[in-house]
Amino acid sequence: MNTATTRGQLLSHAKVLIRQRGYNGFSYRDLAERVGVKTATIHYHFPCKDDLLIEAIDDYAADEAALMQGIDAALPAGERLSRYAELFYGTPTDQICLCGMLAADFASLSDRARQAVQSFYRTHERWLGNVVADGQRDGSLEWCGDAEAAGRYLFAAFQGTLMSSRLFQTPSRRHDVVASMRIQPRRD
Amino acid sequence: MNTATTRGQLLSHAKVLIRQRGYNGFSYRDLAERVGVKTATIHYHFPCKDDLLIEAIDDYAADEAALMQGIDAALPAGERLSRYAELFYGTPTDQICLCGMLAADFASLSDRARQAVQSFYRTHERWLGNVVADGQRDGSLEWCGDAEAAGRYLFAAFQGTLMSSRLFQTPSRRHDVVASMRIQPRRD
DNA sequence: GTCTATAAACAGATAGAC
DNA sequence: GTCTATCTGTTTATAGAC
Repeated sequence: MNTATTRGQLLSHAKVLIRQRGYNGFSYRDLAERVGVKTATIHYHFPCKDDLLIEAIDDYAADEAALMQGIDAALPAGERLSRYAELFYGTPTDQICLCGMLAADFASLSDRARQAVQSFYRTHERWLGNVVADGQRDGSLEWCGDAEAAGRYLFAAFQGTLMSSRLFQTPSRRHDVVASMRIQPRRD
Repeated sequence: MNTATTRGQLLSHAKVLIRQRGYNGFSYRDLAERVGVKTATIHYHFPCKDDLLIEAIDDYAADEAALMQGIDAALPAGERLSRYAELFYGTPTDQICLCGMLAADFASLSDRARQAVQSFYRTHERWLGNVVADGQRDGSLEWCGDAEAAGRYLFAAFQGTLMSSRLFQTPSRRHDVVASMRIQPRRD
């Protein structure tokens, strides 16, 4: 996404607006004012609101996937989990995860948008599930039970924590997820 | 809340609409059609949308608090936690927690509504924190670390799990929170 | 590509009859 | 209490000039 172009600026601001106010909480007018164009310009680049939404999700998902895949798979699982958590810690205090917000807006979404949000969730759940499985093997994470279920559970906990950290304006709450886990120093 | 009256029906349907679509996702027209009145009737009972919202939150919070306080405090903590989880399991598959939804809609809420949502969160976080503290004492819950933080964390996990269980239309996901905890049979 | 102008539907809200 | 009628502003979206 090139933020130098009008199109890139529209996408960039749209992602922020969705993360702050949700899909039904912002209008083409809001977006146009922030970028400094007229609403007709948005319609030129994104004919309808759903087109804008789909591109925003894909864009966001690609960015987050890149950050996640940037975590060295050779590290002990406990360390990888800590680094994943750090990605959350950087979230602006007035925003939540774009796909966490859209999961709340589920009823208002097109089929395509729903699938994109589900795909985002699955990608992160699977990554976390693999980390837990590795942690069970290398002993760097203490977790009894199904690693796949742990991945789903951990991702839900991250999302819920991001939500309440914004609700109370207390970024420190974001540390609750990792703090609740017993991360062990590597045994080998 | 008396569901026999128009006012009660309005509140009842408003709570469902908020839990399905969020505060910005439904209109007076939507609500009027469901109840079978005209929009002016809603304005008679609830002059502006924020009045309706506040009453919906208070109403919901009172109902949930009653259910929560209905859990016998004499039970072992592990059992109390399981019963709390059962309250979540009964959520209709197209809805999430009203206050979980409004936490997402945070940016669109009045100060009063924000405070009501925060109060709901605090009540449930505190209750869960007390359960964890009791569980540490009676040995029915295995949890190392601060019980208060555990309360915040568990509530966030419940909320996040409710969200993803709706996103994927898989109610079984709601079991992930309790399944992840090591609930021990009472030692005494 | 971006604009002005405009459409058509919808939003929350009010006045006043019954 | 509930209605009809109406107001005022906003919404997404399109047509056509530049």
